[in-house]
Amino acid sequence: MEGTPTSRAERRRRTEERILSAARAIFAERGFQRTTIRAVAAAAEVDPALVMQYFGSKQDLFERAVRIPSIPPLDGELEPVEELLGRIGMKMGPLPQATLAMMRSMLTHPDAAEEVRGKLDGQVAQLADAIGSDEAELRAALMVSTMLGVTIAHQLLGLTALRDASPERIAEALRPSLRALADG
Amino acid sequence: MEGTPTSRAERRRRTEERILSAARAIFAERGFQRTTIRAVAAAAEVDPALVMQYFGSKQDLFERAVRIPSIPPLDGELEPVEELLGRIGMKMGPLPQATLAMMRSMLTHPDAAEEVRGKLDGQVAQLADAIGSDEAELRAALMVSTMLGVTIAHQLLGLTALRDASPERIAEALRPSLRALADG
DNA sequence: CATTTCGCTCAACATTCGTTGACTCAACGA
DNA sequence: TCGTTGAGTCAACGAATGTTGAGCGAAATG
Repeated sequence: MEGTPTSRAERRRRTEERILSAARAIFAERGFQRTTIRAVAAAAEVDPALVMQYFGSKQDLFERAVRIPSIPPLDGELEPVEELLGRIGMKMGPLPQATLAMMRSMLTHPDAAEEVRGKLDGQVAQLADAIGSDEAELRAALMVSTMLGVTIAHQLLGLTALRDASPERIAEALRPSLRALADG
Repeated sequence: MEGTPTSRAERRRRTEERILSAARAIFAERGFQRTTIRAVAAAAEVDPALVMQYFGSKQDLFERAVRIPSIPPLDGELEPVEELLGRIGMKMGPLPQATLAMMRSMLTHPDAAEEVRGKLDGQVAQLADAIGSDEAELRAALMVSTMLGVTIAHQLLGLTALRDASPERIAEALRPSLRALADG
């Protein structure tokens, strides 16, 4: 019907997205080291060489694939605690694959570690600025660390007590704790 | 002086310990995948083949090296919250290498993940039993997750806000948060 | 239609790594 | 002293992996 179903630019775009999607999924599931170009290629139904041709190297593929849709800054309309709690899943669905891939790799891939540390440091700065009482930076860091720990335990490790808890219940139970940190 | 400084049993014991020590250090620094038998052998000043001869396989070496000096059960003499806080560094020094190695690997090595999940589930059960009010298990899981997150952010990621904070300050700032979770 | 462009595949290379088997040499027991 | 044991080394294999270059065939271009 509409134009050639397979123009060159279109094919290229689609294959590239197929590779990126497959890469995100596998990076998220296995982390950087254990993800092989061959596995990504197979999942994308493509030759391994093509992945290299498109992205240059495994490292570059990783960077392109897990480029996190940068954490939106606190918009200040909500209270910081609620803003944070919202992020545990009340408003947004499950974490994007890119984020999971990044988290999965952050303990064993130096670049991922650096990236995550930077992102978290940014969040800490914002939060500290928002709550701004005594020892704000330390307490903000603990709030962020708490979110990190809960997310890891819930999404990556699958603690049995958290596995079947709904994000809402988790957020609810977590609220007093975060508030205690925010208020001081 | 005392016997031959190099009896057979003695030499064996020492070399084995030297390998295990090197393995712990490198596993803790790089995680399971990125740790090579060759690197461990080099650090222990030994031939790679000897490592295999002693421990059979990389996986076996890992299991032997990171066998955590099993987390002591809550002894019930202290309040659970204080007990947990104590573990962040007030009483004990820095975490043992074995624990760090386990944590470093838990997101990318299925066996390590399984092990850690088991250990944490155990802690959750104990804590839930100790605090035992409404939704105890969920809240206990969140307490454990918080400790996990803070430890990761502090020891493995090195969040700048936490890097130079003393364990005492961290524990102090964290107390109200954990208490909020424990009391409900 | 002829020619060029380029998405894509095939086969291979170089390296790294876990693992193995033959061998060396000092400690040990008779 | 002599044969045995066992700690430790050396060289190599086999598999996996990131990466590369030549080539094929269809789409674009004139």
